Amino acid sequence: MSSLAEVARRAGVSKATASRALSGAAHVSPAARERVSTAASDLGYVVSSTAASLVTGRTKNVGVITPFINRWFFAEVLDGVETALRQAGFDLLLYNLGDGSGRARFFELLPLRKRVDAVVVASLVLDEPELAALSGLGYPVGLLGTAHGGFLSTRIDDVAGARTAVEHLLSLGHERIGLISGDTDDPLRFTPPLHRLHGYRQALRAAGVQSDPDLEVLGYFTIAGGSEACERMLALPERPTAIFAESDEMAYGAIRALRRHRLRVPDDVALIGFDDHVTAEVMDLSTVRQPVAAQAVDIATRLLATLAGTNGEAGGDVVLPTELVVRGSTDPSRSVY
Amino acid sequence: MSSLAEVARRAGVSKATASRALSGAAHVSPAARERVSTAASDLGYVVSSTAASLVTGRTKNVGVITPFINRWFFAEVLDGVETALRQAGFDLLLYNLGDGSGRARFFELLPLRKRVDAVVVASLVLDEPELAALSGLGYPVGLLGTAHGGFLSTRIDDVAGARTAVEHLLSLGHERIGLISGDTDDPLRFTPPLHRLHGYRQALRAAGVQSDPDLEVLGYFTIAGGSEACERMLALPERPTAIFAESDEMAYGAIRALRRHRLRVPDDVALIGFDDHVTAEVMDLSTVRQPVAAQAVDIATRLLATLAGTNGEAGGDVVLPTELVVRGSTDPSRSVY
DNA sequence: CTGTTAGCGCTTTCAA
DNA sequence: TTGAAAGCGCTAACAG
Repeated sequence: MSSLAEVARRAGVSKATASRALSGAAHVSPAARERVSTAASDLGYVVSSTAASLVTGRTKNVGVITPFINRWFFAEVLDGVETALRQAGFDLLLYNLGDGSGRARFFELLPLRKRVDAVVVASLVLDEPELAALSGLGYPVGLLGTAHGGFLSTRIDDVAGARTAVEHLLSLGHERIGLISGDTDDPLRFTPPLHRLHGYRQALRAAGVQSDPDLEVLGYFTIAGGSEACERMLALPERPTAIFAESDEMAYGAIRALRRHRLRVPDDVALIGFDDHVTAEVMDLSTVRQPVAAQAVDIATRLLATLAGTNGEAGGDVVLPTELVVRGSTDPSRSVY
Repeated sequence: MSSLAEVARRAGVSKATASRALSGAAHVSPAARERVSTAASDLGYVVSSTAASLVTGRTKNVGVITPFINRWFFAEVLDGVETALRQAGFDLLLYNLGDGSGRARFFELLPLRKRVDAVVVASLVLDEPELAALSGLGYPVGLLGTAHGGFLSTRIDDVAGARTAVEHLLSLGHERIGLISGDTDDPLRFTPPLHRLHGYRQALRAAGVQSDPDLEVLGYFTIAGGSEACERMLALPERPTAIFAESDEMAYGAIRALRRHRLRVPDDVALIGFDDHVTAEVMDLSTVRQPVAAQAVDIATRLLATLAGTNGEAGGDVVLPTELVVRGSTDPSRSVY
C-alpha cells in the first residue's frame, strides 16, 4: 500500500502539495494537480483515513444506534441513513443494542467514543442519563422518531396518525373499537406506544364514544403479541367490531387470530394497522403510512449539514406527514380479493 | 478528551507502561497496573482507536457488503454479523451497493481500503474482476450464501432445498408444478436463482415428470414480481396445480394473484416458498427454512478466528442445513385457519 | 503556488 | 519491570 510520500516523490512535489492536490484544496497549480493525480492513480494510492483522522480529529464516520436491525422499520431506517451518508462520503458504523443488557453496556462503555463525528439514534426513547451520556460525547446527535429539546430530530406525528386510523373506523360506523397496543409502562421503549394510545383515546373522546379499558390490549409490537391480544379481545363478552393495531405486524397477528375464529375481515371485524409495512398491501391491510426512509434521509442529511456548518439554523425538529391507506381490511368494496 | 499521556502522568508511570497496562500486556507490575487503571477511569480515558490503528495497522473494523439492507434476508444477516463482531470487540462498517451503478462505484473506488481488517460479502455473486479487487485488498474475505475457491464461506445447499420443496409437492400428487424464479441471466445476481432452478428441474426429472418451459416464470424475487409471474401462469391453457416460488416474498405475490382469481390455496393451487420469512407463519405458507442468522454468525466468527490466527485450518466452506416446513398452503389439514 | 516543519496519540522496539 | 525514543501517514500552519 503506497503512501502520500511515494505519490509526492513520483509527482516531483512535496507531501504538502500532494496532499492539497488530492484533497482538492485551492492554491495548487493545474500542472502540479495533474501530475499528482496521475501519480496517485498509477500507484493505486488511497489516503489513510486513519492517519488523516489523527491529525484532523474528524473520522468521516457516523454512528447509528438501533434497538433492533432485523425488523422492517429499522432496516428501512438503516437503508435511508446509509444512502445519505454514502453520498456525502461518510461511513456508517452500526451499533445494535439488541437487548437491555446490551443497551446498558453500550451507554456505559460508549464504544463509539473517538470513532465517529456524529450519531443517529433510531427510534429509541432515551432516559436522562443516556441523553446526558450522548451529549457528553460532544458530537452532534440526531434523533429519529422522537424529539428532545436541544437535539436535532425527525419524526412523524404518532398521535395524529393514530387519530386518523380510529377516525376512519368511526366514519365506517364502528363504535366498539379495540386497540392492540405497545407497552407504555416500560420507560425505555419507543414513544409510538404512548402516542398512538393517546391518538386512539382522543379520537374516541372527540366522537363521544365511551372508551373501554377491556378493549385496550397489549400486543408488544410483534406478530405473536398481536395474535394473543386479539384472542383476548375475542374472548370478551362483547367483542369489538373493529380493531386498531398500533403496528402492521400486530395487525398480522390479529388477522391470524380472526381467521382461526372463522371471523371475516372486514365483515365481522374491521382492522387497521400502522406503518404500511412492505407486506401490508399483499395482506390487504388498511393502515396509516409513515415515510420511514424519508425520515432517515432527512435526519442524516441535516446532521451532515450541521457537521459541515451549513445547517443555517434550519429548525431542529422536523415532522413528516402520515397518510391513511384504505384497503380491503376496512372497506370490502376495495378488497383486492 | 484525555490522552494516554495524561493517564500516565496521573499514574506516575511512562506512556509505555500505561499503554501496556491498559492493553493487558504482560510485564507490568500489579501495582502499576492498578494505578494506571484507576487513573484511566478517573479521567474517563478511552484509547484513540485512530492513533492505535495508525501504529498497529489494524482497525478493529470489519466491512460488510450487501446488495440491499431493507429486505428481510439482509437485515437478518446484518443482525447476525453485528452480534458476532460486537462480541469480539469489532465494529461493523456498512457498505450497501444499492444498485448496479453503486456496485460499479464500490468496486472501482473500494472505499473500505485501509478502513477495515476483514470483509464479509453477503449473498453477492461476484464476477472475476470483483473477486480480484477484493482479493487484492489483502484482507481476509468471508462469503455468505455462495462459495468460491480460496475464500472462507458459509451457505446453504440451495439445490437440495429447492429439490425438497418440489419433492414435497410431488409427494402430494402434483405433477403440473409451476416455478416462480429469479433472474438467472443476470450474472451479477445471487446464486439462489440458478441453484433453486436446478433443484426444481432435478426433482421433476427424478420423478419422471416432463418439465414445461411455460411453467418456469420470472418473478424477480419481489412480491410484485411473484404476483405477475403467477398471473402469467394462470393465463396458460392448462394452469399448474401447484407452484414453487423461489422465495417467500414471491409466494406472497402469488397468494395475492390466486386470491384475485378466487382460487383457493391449497385446494385449487398448492403453494410453497423458500426462506421461512418472518411472516410466512402468519401467511400459513409452507416453505423451506434456511438459518439466516446462523450463517451470518458462522461466517463472522470464522473470519474473526482467521484474523486472530486461531482458525486452525478450519474448513473453508461450511454448508448449513435447510428444513421443510409444511403449513396450510400445501396441506389443508394443517391449515391454521 | 510550494516546501518545511511540527505534531495528532499511540505502540513498540531497545536499553536500562 | 520500566522508560526513552522512534515513528505510523497525514494535515496545517508558517515561511518563502
